[in-house]
Amino acid sequence: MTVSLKDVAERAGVSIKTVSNVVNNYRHVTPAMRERVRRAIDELGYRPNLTARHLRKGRTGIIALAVPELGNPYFAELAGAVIDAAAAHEYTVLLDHTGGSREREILVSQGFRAQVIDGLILSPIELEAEDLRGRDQDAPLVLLGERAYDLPYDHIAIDNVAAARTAVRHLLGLGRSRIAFLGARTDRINEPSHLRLRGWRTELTAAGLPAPDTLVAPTGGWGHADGATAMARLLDSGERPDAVFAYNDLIAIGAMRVLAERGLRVPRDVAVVGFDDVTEGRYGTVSLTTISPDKHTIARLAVASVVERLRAGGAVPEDAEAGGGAGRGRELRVSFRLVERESTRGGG
Amino acid sequence: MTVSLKDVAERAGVSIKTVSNVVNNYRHVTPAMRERVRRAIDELGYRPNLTARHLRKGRTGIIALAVPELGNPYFAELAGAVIDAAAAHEYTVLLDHTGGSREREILVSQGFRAQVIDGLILSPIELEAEDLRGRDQDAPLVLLGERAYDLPYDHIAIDNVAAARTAVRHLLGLGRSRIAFLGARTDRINEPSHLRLRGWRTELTAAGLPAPDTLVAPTGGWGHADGATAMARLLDSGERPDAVFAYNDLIAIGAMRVLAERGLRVPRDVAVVGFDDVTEGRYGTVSLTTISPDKHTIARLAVASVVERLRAGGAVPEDAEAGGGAGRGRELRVSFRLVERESTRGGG
DNA sequence: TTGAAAGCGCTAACAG
DNA sequence: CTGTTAGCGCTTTCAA
Repeated sequence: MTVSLKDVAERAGVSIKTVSNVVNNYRHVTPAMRERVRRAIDELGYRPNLTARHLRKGRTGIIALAVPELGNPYFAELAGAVIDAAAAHEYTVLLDHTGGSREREILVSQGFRAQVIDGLILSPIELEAEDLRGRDQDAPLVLLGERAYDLPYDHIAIDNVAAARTAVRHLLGLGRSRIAFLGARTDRINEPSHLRLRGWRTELTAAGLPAPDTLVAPTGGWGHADGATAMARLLDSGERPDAVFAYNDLIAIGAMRVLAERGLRVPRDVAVVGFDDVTEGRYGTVSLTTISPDKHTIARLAVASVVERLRAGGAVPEDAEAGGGAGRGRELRVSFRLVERESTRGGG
Repeated sequence: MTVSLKDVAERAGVSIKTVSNVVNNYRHVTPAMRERVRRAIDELGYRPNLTARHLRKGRTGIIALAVPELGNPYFAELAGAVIDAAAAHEYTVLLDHTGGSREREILVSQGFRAQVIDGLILSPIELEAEDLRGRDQDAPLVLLGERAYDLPYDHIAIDNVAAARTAVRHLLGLGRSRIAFLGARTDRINEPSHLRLRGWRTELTAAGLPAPDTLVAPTGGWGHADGATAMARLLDSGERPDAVFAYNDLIAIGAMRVLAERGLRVPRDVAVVGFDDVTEGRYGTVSLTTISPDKHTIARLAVASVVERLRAGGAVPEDAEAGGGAGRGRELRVSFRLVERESTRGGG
């Protein structure tokens, strides 16, 4: 069935090694020889067996990307960018989703599906530092997103506090003063929305404004529905914010929907700023002002980090300590920008 | 570094075979023996090397899913469903995107990244039957989506003509008669939007209405921007449709945006129906009526098809012909339903 | 019920 | 420049 090196070797009347040399483009092969082998390869339709190659080399050429939820376009778009970035290094991407649950995140980080992978890019939500401390995988791990741990793994993210402050400052600059925050998660100590919430609070305080908890609306998740629910609850509580800063675009869009239902106009009555810059935000009836992280750079850096460590034999590039978990992790900051659209500037 | 079967065997003082038996849960192993081996495994932290196992068994446990574009939430949501469906069979999913280009689709179908995969689920756009005819891969292939080929591969899709007719009938039932179709692709013979366009035409004709080409707006792609552009062009041409049936939700949403900009109200002036039922459609200022394909069933059937053929040694299950490409492909129809929302029913 | 040994397809020393 | 050989970690006859 399968054509192996051996078959090609026999056909060409040379040794296996020679065929291997040709396949791997080694120098020091006579053009004639090379040609002869090439022909045999074509005739037999030989294709190298990557599994075997990788068993031998100890690498598979596959890196895994685990995100909370593919249904969130931010992660879908990011995944696309990672696939492309990986392809540039001749790596293939295995995609997994965790639903943002700690259990699944631990499983993934421990190599649940990972015995076949060379490295892992993980975007955690509920994962705690301790969950990673005992990690005995030699596959390099790179962490993405808001959560930061003091652990020997590279961490790639935008400056979430600064980004949140930028968003709030924009709103303040528009003359808004009762700015709500949608999308806090208060169910655990190291809450994921931590930094953006802090940015919101800090900027308000810096402006001499109060940042009351009554303006903070927690959500159970990060989808449209969660934003809608949170917005409705906030309104029902009697609050009358003149602006909303949402944890992400989906929450913002869900909130805008409720605002419209209640007869509040965006941005006239309530200005709205999201986070992520998903395509969807550009095409609503009222397009969404948002914080736009540089997804492509995030993807590129994440893949580069994995590839670097792989080349270094699993060590952190900077210092030469051994093992995928040794050394200090780097904090890689990616740029972001505020994209102003109708939800803060519009005629509505 | 890595702990192998051999290490465990030595530690437990038994042969490799015995350890293997324990790991693979074979019967005929004394409980005592099993216990002894288990302990050695735990002590050493042994984890089976899948690459080696798969080299031996000729399977990798990975199936690939190739979609046009992850940025389109339909495919992102579908990908999530496929990952889950595959997990139920203990398969992992390798994700790739083709951008809908024929070249990339051919590459993928020929196993561009596929030497590591056991099977492939492909959602083609531009691929032609001839591109698949010479496929010499033994990895089972399953095709998804609107394009149908008379080839020995299972094809899973909803009845696109019937779905389109359902959408148009709904619009007709609302008293609309000038129903535009947005999202035709006219740049190739076997155009991807073929079936939905045909459904539109057929239903109009059946109702005794004209289906003029002037009401058909081609698009270059399938995103929001394409829908917006097409809608604008249609309006600029002087057409005044009282309803729009779009190739997909993204196009519909892009169109609604333009409609709003032009001061046309949905659904009062123009009713809109999309296709795909992406989450986004539920949360616009005007929620979108759409055709909702059963994504989970599509995912489940696709994975099941691959797994079946794999079990059958690559043959099409029904008949016993050999080879991944032998036999007739099955046409698997998945159900869909019309979800009525504000873009056709609403108060707007 | 368990052990010994062959070999999946490939790469990498080491010879020649 | 090319051939021989060992072995990656595992499963699987075949014996014991």
